[in-house]
Amino acid sequence: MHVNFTLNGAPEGQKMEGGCLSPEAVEEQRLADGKRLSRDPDTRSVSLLEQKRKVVSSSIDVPHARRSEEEVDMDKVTAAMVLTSLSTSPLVRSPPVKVSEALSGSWKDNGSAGPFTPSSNSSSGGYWSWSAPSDQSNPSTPSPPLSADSFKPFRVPSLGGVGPGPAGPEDPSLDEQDGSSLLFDEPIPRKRKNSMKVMFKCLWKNCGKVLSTAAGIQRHIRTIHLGRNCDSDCSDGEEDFYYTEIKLNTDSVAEGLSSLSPVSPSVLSPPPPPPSPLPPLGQLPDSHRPQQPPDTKEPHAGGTTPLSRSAPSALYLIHTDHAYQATAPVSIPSSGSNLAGSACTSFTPTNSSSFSISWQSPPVTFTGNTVSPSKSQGFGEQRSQTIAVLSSPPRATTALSRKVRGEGKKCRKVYGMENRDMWCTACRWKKACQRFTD
DNA sequence: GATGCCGGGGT
DNA sequence: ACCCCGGCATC
Repeated sequence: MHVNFTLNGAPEGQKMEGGCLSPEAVEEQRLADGKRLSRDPDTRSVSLLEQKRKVVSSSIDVPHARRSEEEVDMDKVTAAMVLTSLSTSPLVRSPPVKVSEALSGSWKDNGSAGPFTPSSNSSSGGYWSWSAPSDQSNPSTPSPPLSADSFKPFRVPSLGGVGPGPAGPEDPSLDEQDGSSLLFDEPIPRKRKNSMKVMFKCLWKNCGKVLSTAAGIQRHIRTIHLGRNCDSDCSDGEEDFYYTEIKLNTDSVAEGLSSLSPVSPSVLSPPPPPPSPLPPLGQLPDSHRPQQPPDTKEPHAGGTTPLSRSAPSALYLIHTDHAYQATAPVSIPSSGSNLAGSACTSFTPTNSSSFSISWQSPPVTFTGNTVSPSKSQGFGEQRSQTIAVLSSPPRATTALSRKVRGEGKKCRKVYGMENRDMWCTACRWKKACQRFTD
């Protein structure tokens, strides 16, 4: 989408707007240079290169400006997750959940408590309200993911010069990889791009402010809540305790909203039940709470009505993605032709979209079938255990749908091995015999 | 072990 | 699309 946009070369100014990034000085300088650029052929080609680079890195989710150490750490984590999940659908943005955990616990558990908590709970309350209440014009006021993506590349050319500039420390390979592919105009079929965004939510009582940068939120807290006017250098770090990080996958969010929204209520109702409105654990090591103990719930309570409901959906979607890949192919046919499987009985109630089916089915069929996988055992697929488990129920379907050995004689029996050339082709190919069908 | 056939790889 | 084969389930 915006790839084209950038490629078509929108006026420089626009792009600058999109990226409200840090090096404002550089920005200004560039603006000033802009006039020259438009005339000078050399610099022009340079700008072309830049544009390409923009496109390149915009296809990858790169956490933007980082200003604090924590943020850097977060970036690392994010990058790691992105890397690990790159091989599959980029949608996959599974939080740091260990496979074993995913296996042992039920889905619900994973969704509601345990390793998931940091991102799912705390965030759910607020991060949809990032367009919400307070807005002192902040330089780092939440900007749509697009711009976040698009402005990042800017740093590269401006900071590192033209060449294969030093990409972000955490994702050099990615950037380069994409860069080359794009520069060479290789039509590598990339999967959907990643777009993970890290936001920072103010946990202060009655304030759900969400900003896109740690610095921003820190400043917000410092000035608004702590009543300090001094710069960040005189801060004692107390602000850290009043905000939490929120990771959100804009892609899955978008999808979750668009494709799932009609069904989402039903889909979501099962998982959310974690009745205890868990307070945001945040990333803070000891989970310091703001000093308004009884009101801890308030911050998210603010945004916890309809929107926050959908927030988990994104997260679940994230976590499910593998499951989606594994189950979807099965669940779709199940609603179509191959209803032979008995396992499908659990599906019957839902005639709706295949997505909801694939999502809901696991918890249902799951418990019973996983243990008796006469089939899933045999299938011994080498996918991750999670997938194996998740997909086992559907596999049972395939197992049942597998042709029971035919009663009648087959080519092999009839003609024997020595007359193999007389077999039907299917038999020759070890496929289901076409000549002597049952 | 023989047989039937699915899933998948190679061309 | 054709061809082949590994491997599993069943006989």
